[in-house]
Amino acid sequence: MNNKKAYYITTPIYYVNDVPHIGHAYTTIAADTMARYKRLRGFDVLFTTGTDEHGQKIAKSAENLGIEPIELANRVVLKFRNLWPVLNIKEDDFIRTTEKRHEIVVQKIFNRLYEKGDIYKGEYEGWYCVPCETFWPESQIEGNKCPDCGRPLEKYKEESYFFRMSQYQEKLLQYIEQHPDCIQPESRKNEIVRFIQNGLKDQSVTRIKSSLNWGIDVPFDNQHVVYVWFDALINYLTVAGYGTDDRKFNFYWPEAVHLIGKDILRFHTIIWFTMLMAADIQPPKLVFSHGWWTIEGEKMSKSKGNVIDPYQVAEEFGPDAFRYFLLRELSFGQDGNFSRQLLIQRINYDLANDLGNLLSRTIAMTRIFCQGKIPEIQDKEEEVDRELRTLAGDTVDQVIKNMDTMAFNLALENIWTLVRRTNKYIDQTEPWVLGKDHAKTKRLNHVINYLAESLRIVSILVYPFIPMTAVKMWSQLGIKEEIEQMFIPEDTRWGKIQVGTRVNPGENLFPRIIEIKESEQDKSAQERDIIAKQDKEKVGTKKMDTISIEEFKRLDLRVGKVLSAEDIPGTQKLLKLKVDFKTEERTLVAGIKQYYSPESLINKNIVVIFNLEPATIRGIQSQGMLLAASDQDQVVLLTTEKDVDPGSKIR
RNA sequence: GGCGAGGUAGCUCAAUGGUGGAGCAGUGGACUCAUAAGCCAUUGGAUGUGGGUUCAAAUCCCACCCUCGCCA
Repeated sequence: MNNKKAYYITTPIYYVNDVPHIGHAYTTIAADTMARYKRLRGFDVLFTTGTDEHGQKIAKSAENLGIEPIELANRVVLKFRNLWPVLNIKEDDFIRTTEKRHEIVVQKIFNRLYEKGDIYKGEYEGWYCVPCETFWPESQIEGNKCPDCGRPLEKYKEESYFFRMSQYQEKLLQYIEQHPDCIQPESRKNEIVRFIQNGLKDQSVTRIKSSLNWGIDVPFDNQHVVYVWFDALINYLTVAGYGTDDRKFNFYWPEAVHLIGKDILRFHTIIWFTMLMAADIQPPKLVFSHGWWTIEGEKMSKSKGNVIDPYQVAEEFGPDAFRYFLLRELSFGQDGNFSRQLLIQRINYDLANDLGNLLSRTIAMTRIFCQGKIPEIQDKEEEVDRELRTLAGDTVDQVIKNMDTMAFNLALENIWTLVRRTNKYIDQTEPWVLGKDHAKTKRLNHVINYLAESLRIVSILVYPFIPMTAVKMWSQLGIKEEIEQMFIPEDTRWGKIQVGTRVNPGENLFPRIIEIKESEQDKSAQERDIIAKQDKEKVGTKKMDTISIEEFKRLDLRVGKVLSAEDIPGTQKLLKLKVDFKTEERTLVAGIKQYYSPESLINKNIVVIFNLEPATIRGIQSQGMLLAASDQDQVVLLTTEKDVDPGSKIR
């Protein structure tokens, strides 16, 4: 390989009976963030995810659809696979349990345990719901009733191979005791330990083909297929190169970290650890179980219809905002609540106000006061400068400390302390005052340099969390290097910004999100009535309605240049205009025929409501409305006082 | 029923036995580089209830109430 240290991180492989939801997105975003972070720390990272495609539910769903199970899997797998790029997730490998490479490894492990005597043939007793055609394990049923339909269950017996898990009870307890950090969070580990102490039973690991044939064949008995967990868990070995690439496997496997949801912790510790022990493979270094998301305070469920579609969130708010929210909102391991309001608050306060605006004002001041170039430092550091520089150093230390324990939220908090401190630094140093006094140019240069430097460091630190944004920041700062080639802490040391490079003013990183009804929804109908009544009493009925700045900002007003104008025959007032907005050309219908001739309008700048709902007038779609002032006698077009570029925004 | 975690500002959460903090929300202010953003100041608390240990308890102990998790 190389002389880098290894890091191997996995998500569970997702069952293709379901489409991706927020839970899948969360685990995978967390894993991606960790992978990116470890790369910045100089690790050689293997980050894998994939899909679990065998088993009864898939077979049944496929049957209901009248297709082969593999066809169903092929369909659903795309919904996962295609989601990851949308969320800025870049896995190194994507494994499907239906791949040949996986089948080989599963059979190899199965053989190995069988030869060792850890797998034996026996008889499985369980329960069967005839109407549902479903087998239920003892652990899932209560009082002989089908968990699905509630009808009585029938007892059934079936030949099955068993894994001698009971033999490993003491060995497993001992292992966990000797590796106290291998299961986190701690409270989850304690639950697992208690569970093991209560006794382990041998585990059925195959199904007879007459009841289920959608699975990997037992290598020496073609009447049986390997059952769910035995199959699925082994994916972590397959992708790491077990049995096919020993160098790769020996390099990555000792550093394996499994990120999982709390619902599958037992499988990932008890069954998985003992399976590995039986196969003489070291258990993974860490299994980290994270919490679940509620949706607007309620448990997520299909029947409630409150399932969050990650594609939709990414589409509406952007992948980085989604990533930031999920990782910032709660401590990894605890449950959290996803709500639209909270998401918007995070976007507005943290991403737009603090970070986006900081970059925006820094770039603007570099442009205005320093000819758009990162200035040189020419004078001594003052106390405020030292504070900022010191905090940046401390922030890097804190982020490292917190990321190493998967405390994503704390790491983000650390970074935002620096972001806020940098905003404060601007107010303390007042560059706009320095800019008015030529004697203070050196000081001004120092301040602008420090601002850019702080943002450079922030960019690297936020990169694992919001990679696309970090790249944008990097580009606006005019930095030429590739951000993913940076190292923490080497490149986050103060003073590495290159002097003289030109900044590239760009779009706002995160536009503020304004939802008009937001504040209204908080108030009950009754409260609203009272407020409305009070408003009326206060100002009487003649009151002119006021709107908030937010409401005004919903208007997208732009300057357009009239390219052509023509009469719409048979109308008294209407002209049809073609207007240039730089990004596009639009057709407008305007009621100004009585006051302006078509020729007189050409090349005029006009003011247009750009985001007005289009309306069809006389069969012509009008995409916007031009503004004009009117008194009793005339209608006068609004235009610009000087010529400006078409498409310029008006605020 | 057993075991465990927790209950702190309006909300989300911090606080080695030593003057209870942060973010958001609220209120007031100065400023203009910036996305009406940012900055400064400030209101707000029987730390679930009752008892105990201690010079001193959010923190340790006991009981009770409530919430959540794992198990049965």
